[in-house]
Amino acid sequence: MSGRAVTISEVARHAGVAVSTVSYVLSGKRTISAGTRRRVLDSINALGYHPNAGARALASRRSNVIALVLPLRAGMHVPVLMRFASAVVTAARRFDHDVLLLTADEGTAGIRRVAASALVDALVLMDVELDDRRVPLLRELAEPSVLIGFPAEPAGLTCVDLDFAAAGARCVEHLAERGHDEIALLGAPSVVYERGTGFARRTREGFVEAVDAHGIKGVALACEETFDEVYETVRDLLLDQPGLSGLVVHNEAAVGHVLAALRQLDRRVPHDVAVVAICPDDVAERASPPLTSVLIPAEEVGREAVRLVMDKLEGRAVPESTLLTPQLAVRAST
Amino acid sequence: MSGRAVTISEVARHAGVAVSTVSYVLSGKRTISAGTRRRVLDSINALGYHPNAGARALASRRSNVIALVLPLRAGMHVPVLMRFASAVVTAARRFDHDVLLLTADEGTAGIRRVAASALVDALVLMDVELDDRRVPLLRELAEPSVLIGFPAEPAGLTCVDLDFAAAGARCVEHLAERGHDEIALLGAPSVVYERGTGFARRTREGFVEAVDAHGIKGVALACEETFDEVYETVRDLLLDQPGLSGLVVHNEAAVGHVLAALRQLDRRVPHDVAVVAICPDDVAERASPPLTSVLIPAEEVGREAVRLVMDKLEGRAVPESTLLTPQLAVRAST
DNA sequence: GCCGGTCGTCGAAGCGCTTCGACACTCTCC
DNA sequence: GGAGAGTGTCGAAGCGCTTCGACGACCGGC
Repeated sequence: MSGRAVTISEVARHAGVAVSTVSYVLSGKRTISAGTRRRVLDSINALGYHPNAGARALASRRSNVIALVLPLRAGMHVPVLMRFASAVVTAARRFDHDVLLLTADEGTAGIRRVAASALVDALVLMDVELDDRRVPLLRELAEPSVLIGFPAEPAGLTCVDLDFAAAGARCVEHLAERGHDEIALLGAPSVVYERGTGFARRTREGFVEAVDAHGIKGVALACEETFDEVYETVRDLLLDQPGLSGLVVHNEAAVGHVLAALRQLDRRVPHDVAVVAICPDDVAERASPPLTSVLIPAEEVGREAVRLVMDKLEGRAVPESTLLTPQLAVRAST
Repeated sequence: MSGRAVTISEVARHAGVAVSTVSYVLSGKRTISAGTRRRVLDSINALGYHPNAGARALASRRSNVIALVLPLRAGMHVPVLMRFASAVVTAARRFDHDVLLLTADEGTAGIRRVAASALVDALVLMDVELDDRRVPLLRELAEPSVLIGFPAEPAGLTCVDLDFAAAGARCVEHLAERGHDEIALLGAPSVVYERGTGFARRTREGFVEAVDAHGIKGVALACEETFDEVYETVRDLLLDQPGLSGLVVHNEAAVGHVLAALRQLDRRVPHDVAVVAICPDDVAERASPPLTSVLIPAEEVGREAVRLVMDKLEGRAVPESTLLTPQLAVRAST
């Protein structure tokens, strides 16, 4: 493995064929006889040949690398991001692509740089905000891109995400079915609503519409993430609405605190208050009691994003919007 | 930005110089007169030139990309990993390098592939285990690498991590100073100790040694991560040792549950039981009460790993082992 | 028995960059 | 004023791969 790497011409010499023949065996872009193919593949194995990525990129104008751009704000749901990232890498490998990781602190310059230098063939952006400054840049780029999340003006882009409105509605529906007619949504911290993060707003809209549709009472509140603030919010809520019997929590960092607060306020889950969460499965399972939840399908979203970006690379048409249907897992909290 | 990209020869023509001159302006490897340099830089700006990454990698035998390899096991400390990753990317950019993200599910094949194809110049591995199957491969690779974490046999490698033994000891010292003489460590889930994860063991060793050194009583326990299991562990612990007045928690997922359990058992923090955590700062600050903690310096570790790998790339000698000194932040829980 | 058409392979021309050796200058310093 | 030592710039040779056009060899059809 040390010393100079094996090149395609060494493989060609070893197999007794032309360099181009080796290339065609590898790419399959021209027919090669079975015997020749065998000999070439044997030589490749014998010599331990790996095509040089730079040379390949230069000649074929394809780097076989896609960029994965981290969100602008660190604040959010970090474990979920990691699962997105991991899912994107795994999915990309299935298309024989690697993944270059870009952070937001380089701003749009990083995106411009990797695109202009042909370091990447395409881009996937995580956790897009409603008013995302990276979006205008994507529109002028020649390289295809896919967004995870929805900006305010998604026309002409390709976006994929969990259908958070449906998720909010699904939670309401579940509580309504269980007979609860006075419920509340504890959502993201208020700063998240203010800066216009799509998924937080969409969950709230889905919640509000579903509450109306079912003719039940429901309020939507922001929810901070320290225990003390969560405790106060929950206490005040129960004080104001003694009849409240159902809670939807869409805040991964606060969900444990909500349960602790209820415990401390002597409300039993699900007997006094039923709780549905929108959060990753492991958080829901680790809680006490385990929570009925709509899971965040990070793997599926990542996979879908890669599939879409590969379709675009191949010149195939793709839908502008892909919304994944939420799945509710019923556990002990409702 | 669409259409064919600007090449170095177009820049050369525009500036009225040779291609090689443009290259030398960019690399600084030969002296160029101020006037020529100005003209070339102006042309670069005017045309919006970005060097083609593939061509550059091919000619210079440097891709200016490093690989960041995710841990074998998911599950663990995910938010911390994300901060490592982000820190590594940011640090790498300062050395004009990009970061390729590799997951473990490709196994060692992924590492071999990106190294052999010259896609990356060097590797950084996150969260290395005591018996890590990637380590033998690194030894035979020509490309330099740095590990975050320590395998069982680190000789000949370059490893960097927080000094977890010192962190464990620091927590003990802090509690001893506060007059506590009967304390306990709640560590990682037992499966983590069993599979030989270095940082969990090292914290425990530091704890045990410091307890002996200070002549106080201290037990080290594994700690699972569901609320109910944590609750039982804490309850039994307090039952067995009525004199226990200090707790060190080295388990990010369980730390919230520990506090909730203490609350439920009517033990006040810090009045009845003092708590020190080893966890990221945001978790410590979000708890109630905010926790005295040794923070996991993800940014610093990531930065250091990149610095080391760049030193190795430049052929400079580096220490085999780099241990970062833990910092204790005193908050309301002790 | 000759023509047109596949099929399988080859050689060569780039892809856009770095780097080496060469060369024309301009300064010293005797 | 000429040798010697820098400077600053150029041209050309690759780096290892893909891809295009060409070309024998072989086929079937008349």
